[in-house]
Amino acid sequence: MAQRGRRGGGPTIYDVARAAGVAPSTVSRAFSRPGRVNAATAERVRRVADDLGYRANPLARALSTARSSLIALVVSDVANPFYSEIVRGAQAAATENGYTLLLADAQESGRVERGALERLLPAVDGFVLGGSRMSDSAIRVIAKQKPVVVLNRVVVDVPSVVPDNPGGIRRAVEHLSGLGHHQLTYLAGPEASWADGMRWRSLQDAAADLQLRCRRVGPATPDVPGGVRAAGELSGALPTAVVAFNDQLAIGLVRGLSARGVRVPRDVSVVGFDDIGAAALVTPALTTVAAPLHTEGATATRHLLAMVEGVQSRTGPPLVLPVRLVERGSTAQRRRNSTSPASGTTKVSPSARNASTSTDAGSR
Amino acid sequence: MAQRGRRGGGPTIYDVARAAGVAPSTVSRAFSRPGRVNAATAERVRRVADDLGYRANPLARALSTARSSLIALVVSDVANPFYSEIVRGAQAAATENGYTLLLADAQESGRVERGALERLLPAVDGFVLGGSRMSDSAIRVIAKQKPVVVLNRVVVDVPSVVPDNPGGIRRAVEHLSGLGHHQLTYLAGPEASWADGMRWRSLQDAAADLQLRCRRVGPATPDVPGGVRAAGELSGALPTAVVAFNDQLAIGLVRGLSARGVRVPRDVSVVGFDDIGAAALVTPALTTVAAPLHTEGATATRHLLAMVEGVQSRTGPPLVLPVRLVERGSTAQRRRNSTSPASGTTKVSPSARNASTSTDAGSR
DNA sequence: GGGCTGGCGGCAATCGGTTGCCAGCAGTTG
DNA sequence: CAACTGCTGGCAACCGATTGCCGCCAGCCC
Repeated sequence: MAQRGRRGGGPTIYDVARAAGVAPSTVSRAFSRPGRVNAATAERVRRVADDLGYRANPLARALSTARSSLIALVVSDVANPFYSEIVRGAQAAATENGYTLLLADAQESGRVERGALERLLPAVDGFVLGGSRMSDSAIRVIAKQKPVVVLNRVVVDVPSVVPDNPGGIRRAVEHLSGLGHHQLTYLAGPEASWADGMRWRSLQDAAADLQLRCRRVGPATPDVPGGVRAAGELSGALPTAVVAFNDQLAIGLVRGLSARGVRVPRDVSVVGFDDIGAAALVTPALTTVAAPLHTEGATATRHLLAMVEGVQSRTGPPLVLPVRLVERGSTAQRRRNSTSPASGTTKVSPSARNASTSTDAGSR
Repeated sequence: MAQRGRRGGGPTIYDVARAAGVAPSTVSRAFSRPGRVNAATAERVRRVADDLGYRANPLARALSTARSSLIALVVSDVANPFYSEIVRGAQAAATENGYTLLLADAQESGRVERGALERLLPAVDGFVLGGSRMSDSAIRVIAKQKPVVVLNRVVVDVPSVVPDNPGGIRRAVEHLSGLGHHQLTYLAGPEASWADGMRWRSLQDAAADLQLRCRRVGPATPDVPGGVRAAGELSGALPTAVVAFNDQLAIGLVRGLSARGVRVPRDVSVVGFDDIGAAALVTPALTTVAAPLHTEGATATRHLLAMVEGVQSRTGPPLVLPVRLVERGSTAQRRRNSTSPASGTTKVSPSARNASTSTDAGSR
């Protein structure tokens, strides 16, 4: 267990230099400036270094170059499966470029997040903020000091990467409309969430275009229990189709509904968002808008690295990543709602408006 | 976007020293050796530092103290939900002690893991190895250079933290035995897994004690698809009760079985291990041995920090953490197997047993 | 042969803290 | 009053790399 050497580390460039009979600067250059030293010398140095098991101390290097080759990915909750693939993507992009990814957990708290950021600030080359709980201005403060890319959110003047929320929602709405639903309920996530606002607005737009009506319930905490609770809220006036802010909420909703004897998708169709791993595992498997989680993480990271390496920091428009709808078992053809007698009403009764659109809906 | 100052960082102790009219060493001591400087001076320094927004550069500190206050948690796959709670626990224990947790992904490869370890070695104060894919001796090599704690595995001469595998398995076996099952099938995980060997051995022991017979199938890759495939393997000679190496495998098995028309728990009872979040979400909800994932992460981390701070590195026996059985919907009273005519072959005539306990089943 | 050029290696400063050692000073004691 | 002690603050040497600048030497040209 004895740590080798007086201090923590192994041999230094000084040890290598002595053993190779050269100056420390030569050793340094043999590694960092390949062409700068004579090939033969470099080779000898490298061999000696190898023998000694020399490994450059990244801390020392960071101190003099002001580059640590460390970047931090800050997520609102490490245990949230939503981040799993994002982390993987970021990890991959980081290592592929010779950087080490440091993962920090904000524990769903802006305060904690801020603390972590401050602590990390001098030690990393930049940040990817996934689902930040901080205010736009707080984010900009950080972005003034180190390169920052935000994920799943748009902050003015800070580069961001987001999934195509409007497109995804539209796809979901079209799908439900195609199944004969003409009223949609949106189960909202946290009010503070940028994505939630975006999705609700997109849902309204898409619904309007397709002449569907929509309402909104919530907000709910965006996890499974939150969805279960929401089932209670809904059971008063049962909708035929629900689009949930995210998959956890959708999964919880399905469970809550089932517990109340409501069958999914027979009585209610449910669509989630994100396509986390569990979405395919639950019963019925969840129809959901698949966000390219892995790609999001990788893209944001590559973007960050470009900022870290290039000096320029052009802040273009947000990078929007395409999504697709994954149709699984939680959505189905609308049946007349058990609560309403629902004889051949669709066209005529509630309003002329309904009538005019049901043909639309039917045609696709 | 302009990074303040010539270099990445903000003000240094030198700036603070000048502004406060003291020497840099005094500034340093005002922070790190509270009693060492006059209280009034310290206060003044601290105020000036505050005004300037001074923040100690952890890299510089690390360089001279050979302590980075960074510890790494290396997991075999960041996206594996098994690690979610472990990471959280570790994160909590680390921050609570003023350390920063760095999470590294081994991508299921001993080679990648080794690479990450080597790269991190000079930069961190120690490692927690969760589910290492490396050999015992490779781990010992690392442990010679920096403090290491291994999780879910026992390596001679290296401190380790493990769940009570034998206890958990015994609890599961007793549960199944109590439900009338008298033959158990163990669905094995990776052969290289220490935990897998442990669990299989424990199963044999427990089965022997309770006079049950047991067999083993697999190995399977310990994920959901692996479990689905295993269902095919099993369907030839359908068992009445299966204990899977972990929850993912169990979940996959249930899905695979269902796809083949086998009903769980009516035809086959399935027990998992770990109690990952998804275990409660699937249908039927999974009966499983709940490992104290959060506590494991926290305990291992605290253990590591003790090693980092205290000089001594006594390697006691592995730390074993208690587990408990969570009974959910995937296990039930044994019924006569549909493949066997099942007249009164076994001890009591299954029907009689069924009758006696079906009240039990009904009650939950 | 003198002067120039280019290649190569070394010196020493620097990054931002930490810390051993010393010096000044006040207060105490004999 | 001299000597001693304890409290404070400063000086300067690190930690382990990187890098600007300089000097040496060989080769080349005129």
